[in-house]
Amino acid sequence: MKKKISEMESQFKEHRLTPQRRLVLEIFLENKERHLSAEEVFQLSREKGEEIGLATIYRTLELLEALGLLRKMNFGDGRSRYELVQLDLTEHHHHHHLVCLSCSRIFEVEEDFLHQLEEIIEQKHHFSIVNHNLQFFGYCKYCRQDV
Amino acid sequence: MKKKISEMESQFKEHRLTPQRRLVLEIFLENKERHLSAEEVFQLSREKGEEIGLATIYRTLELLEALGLLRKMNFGDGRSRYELVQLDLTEHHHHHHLVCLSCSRIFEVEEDFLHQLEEIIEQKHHFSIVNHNLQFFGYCKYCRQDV
DNA sequence: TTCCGTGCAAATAATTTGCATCGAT
DNA sequence: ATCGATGCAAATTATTTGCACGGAA
Repeated sequence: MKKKISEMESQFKEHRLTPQRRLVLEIFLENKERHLSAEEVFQLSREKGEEIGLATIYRTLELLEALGLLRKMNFGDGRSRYELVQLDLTEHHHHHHLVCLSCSRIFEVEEDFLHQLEEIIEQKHHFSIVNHNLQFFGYCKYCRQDV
Repeated sequence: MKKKISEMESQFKEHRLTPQRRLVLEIFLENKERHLSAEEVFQLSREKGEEIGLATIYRTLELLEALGLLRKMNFGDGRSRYELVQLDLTEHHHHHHLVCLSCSRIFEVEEDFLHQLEEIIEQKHHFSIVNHNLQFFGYCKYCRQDV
C-alpha cells in the first residue's frame, strides 16, 4: 500500500502530498473495487478515525482526477463517483460497467471491446475520440429471479 | 406535430395529457436533435410564450420517462438531460453519443454496435442487460485543429 | 515571509417536496 | 365531491467558494 502511494508521488510535482491527499488515495487503494462518492470517502475517512473536511475531499478528488490518478464517473444516482485509474494497464485500456438496477452494485467488465468501433466512428464522423464511457444497466446474478 | 402527440396519447392511460405535459412533449418534438435539461425546457417554453412552473417540468420529465417517451441521460455537466425516444425504431435499438469536449455539442451515432457484445457479456457475467449507455468524448469536426 | 492547503461556513445549483388551489370527471 | 395536476415557496442534496488560519519551503 505504502509502496503504491510512493509510486504515485512522482505525479505530485507541483502539488504537495499532504496527509489529507494521502488519506484519500489510501481509501481508494483500499477500496479498489468500489466507485466512491465524495460523501462516501468522507464516511470512510471517519471510520478510519481520520479528520478531513468534506470541502477538502472535493478539492482533492478534483486534483487527483487532474493528475490522472482517479477517473470521474456518473452512474445516474445524482452524485459523482470516482474510481482508481489502474496504472498498470495501457493508457487506452478502459473497462466497462454493469450497473444493477436492483441492488445498485457495480460490476466491471475488464475487456475493452471498443477499439475497432472507435476507429470506425472516428473516420465516419470526423470525431477525434479521447475517451469513452460504456455502461450496461440490468440485473446482476444475485438479483435475477429467473430460472 | 399534432399527429405525433396524438399518437403518444395512447401512452397516457392513467395520466391526463394536460396543456403543460403537451407543451413539454411539443418542445422535445421541436428539438429532436437536442438533449434538453429541465432548465432548458423551461427557457424554451418561455420563448414560446407559455407559462409553466419549473417544478411541473421536473415532474413531467419524470413522468414522460416512466412512460417511455423520454430517456434520461447524463453527460457529466452536472444536470440531467432528456432525449425523445424514437418510437419508430425497434425497441432495443439505441444510438450512441459523441460529446465534444471543446464546444459541448452532442452528436449521435445512429448505429447500435453492441448487440453481440451484450450477448457475450450476459453469458460471461450472468447479467441480464436491459439498457446501455455508450458515450465517446473527444473533439468534433468543427473543433479539431489538426490538418 | 510567502504560498499552498485546509477547515468552516456561506453561497450556488439542481432537484424535490409540502401544501393550498384549480379543474376535469 | 373527488382526485389528479399545478404553482409557488421552502426544503434537500450535491458541490463550490470566500476567507482566515497554519504549516512547509
